[in-house]
Amino acid sequence: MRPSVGIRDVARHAGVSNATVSNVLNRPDVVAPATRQRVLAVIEQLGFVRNESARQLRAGRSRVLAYVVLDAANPFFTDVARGVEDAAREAGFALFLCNSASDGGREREYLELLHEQRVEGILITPVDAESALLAERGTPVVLVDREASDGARCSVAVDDVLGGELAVTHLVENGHTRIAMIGGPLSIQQVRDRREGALRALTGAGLPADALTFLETRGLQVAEGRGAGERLAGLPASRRPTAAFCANDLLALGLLQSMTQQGLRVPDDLAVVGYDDIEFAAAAAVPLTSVRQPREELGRTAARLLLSENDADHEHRHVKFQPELVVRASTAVRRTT
Amino acid sequence: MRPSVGIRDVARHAGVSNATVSNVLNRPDVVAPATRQRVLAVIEQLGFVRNESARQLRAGRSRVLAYVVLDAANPFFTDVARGVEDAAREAGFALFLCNSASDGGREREYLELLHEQRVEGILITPVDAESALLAERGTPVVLVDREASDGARCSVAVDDVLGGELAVTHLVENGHTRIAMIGGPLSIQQVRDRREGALRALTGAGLPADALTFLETRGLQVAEGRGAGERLAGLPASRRPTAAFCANDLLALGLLQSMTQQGLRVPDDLAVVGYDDIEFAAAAAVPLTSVRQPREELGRTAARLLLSENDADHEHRHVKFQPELVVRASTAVRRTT
DNA sequence: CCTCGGTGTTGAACCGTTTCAACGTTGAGC
DNA sequence: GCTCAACGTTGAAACGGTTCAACACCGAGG
Repeated sequence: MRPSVGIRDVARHAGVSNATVSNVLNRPDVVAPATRQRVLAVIEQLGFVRNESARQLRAGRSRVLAYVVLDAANPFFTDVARGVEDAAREAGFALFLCNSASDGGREREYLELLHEQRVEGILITPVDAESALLAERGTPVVLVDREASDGARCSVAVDDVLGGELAVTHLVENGHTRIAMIGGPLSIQQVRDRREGALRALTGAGLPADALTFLETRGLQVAEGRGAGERLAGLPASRRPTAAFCANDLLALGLLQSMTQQGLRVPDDLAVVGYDDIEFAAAAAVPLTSVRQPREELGRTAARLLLSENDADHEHRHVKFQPELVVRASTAVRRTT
Repeated sequence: MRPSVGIRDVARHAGVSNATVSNVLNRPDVVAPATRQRVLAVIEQLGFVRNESARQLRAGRSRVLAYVVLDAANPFFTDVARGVEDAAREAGFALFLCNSASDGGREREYLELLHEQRVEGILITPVDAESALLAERGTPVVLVDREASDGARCSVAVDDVLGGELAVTHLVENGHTRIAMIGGPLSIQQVRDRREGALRALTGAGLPADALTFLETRGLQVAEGRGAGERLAGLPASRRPTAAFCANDLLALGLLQSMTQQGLRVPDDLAVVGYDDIEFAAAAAVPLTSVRQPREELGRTAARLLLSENDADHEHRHVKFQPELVVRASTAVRRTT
């Protein structure tokens, strides 16, 4: 079988021309039923598998979209990906997932490969701002969970400033005045935006900006959250923040774990707010208050935008969704005064 | 830019032949430095992007592997995928992730597409046994976390029977004699194997086989675990199992959640053992006892096996790893006698 | 009987690369 | 000065499909 069977072999065995075989594959209605059956039988018998490279080379179009995801291990992104895939399938496209794992180099390599593959379109949650500015290379690109700074492409995002504001406003209303924000690196737009929202909440409530201590992490994974937890627990209780706002749920879960390990109680010793409201947030040791984003809708919208990119009258749009606070036990009020 | 620039355009602008441009791209060392520089400059200037379809069509080889994953939302698989990707990158390959989402139809579509794309190799955790028997289509396939029934391809798996045995033996040693196993559908080989191990543990301990109640679920997601929890909680305490062995951690987490909601305590009212030991298991409401599998190594090994598939002396192998029990609070001993 | 429209089929060009035998040039060795 | 190997470059033939104008055939209508 290795000397792979091509369309010509099928044609010969079925006693028709290449063109007819191609028609059977692509426009079955145009070929006489009897011929069609015969060709299909031969295809089956010979185990013919169409060569997509050749097809795409000539036909010019591809049948796949790709989503270059920031961290495949973060359930937030797999939920977004599900939305993307739903919309893609609906339109007859397959989805390839690529994991940049927060690594700019990998991201570049994947983008390069995808451009070379001439996929129909690329969705990407970029590692940082610079990479988002990648030059136009002929394949449409839509930013997911990031806002495009220029008008050169579509983007679908959630209002992260508002999200940060919701989270910290909630903490302030619960009486906290020493709050830590945990997240990083600051090269990530979201982290900056959420911090900005946090600060806005403080000033809105008449608190000084230094009521917020920013603990920068090297990434947004569970392990980094644990690390931050150790740093917090190391502080004398008098100076320790009474609440923490984490830039995502993974950090919050890590933080939670390390709190328990160090013998500190949530929410009594430290109230915790996460971000994303992933499924595991509700199942955590202490169910997590979190800022919910419309994950699947984010993905669906992005995919639809991407697919509309070839319309004659396409205009680049920047969609922005609203986040929503989901309150759970991790921020239950401290004192019933 | 849409009238895409090809290798000929580059050649013309640089005053060389197509062949030389191709050489610059593929064998830079063979072309004179001056020429190389000039060509590279033109490539940059014209924004040329190599057409991978054409390249692959002619060259015959691809630079990508694909992993068709059973459930991208299950952290277990994303961890395996990380291992796959590490090994793939090491060998100079990119990895495309495809999510079958436990749907046989999707799985088939992806496989078809990947075969047509002529990727270098396919890794797959198949939906069920039948689909695992897919005919040889020219592209090497390795089964991940499944054992190949025939000798027609490589597979990398973990001893699920042993895993089930470890889990239930642990429960029996803790004094449980009414145990539920939660998992499904039974068309999934793993679920069957883990149940078999569970039964073996019982008989090994001299308990009757009906000490194990099997609760079949429709899938292995958190929501199914919650559902099973409601079924359990509905039973009168006298007949309710005192321990549950879940076919994976997602189910266990769902179960945990619903226990808390229904006012039952873990492990006092119900001890819980999960499977996979995903990162979230340790961060759960009650840290989860779980059966750990070497996730990343599973992926790495599978990828290496796949890449060795083209070696002249390749023989199909079936690698099997050993699982390991990780004990945590969810199975703390019930009574200190 | 001739014309005409419709239906099915086909030959050949084409997509954009890679590959390889063959070519011209150059410089070293004798 | 001649030979020869090494080097850099190139023309043209693939690769395996799709596409389209053109063709053969047939039955209906005038």
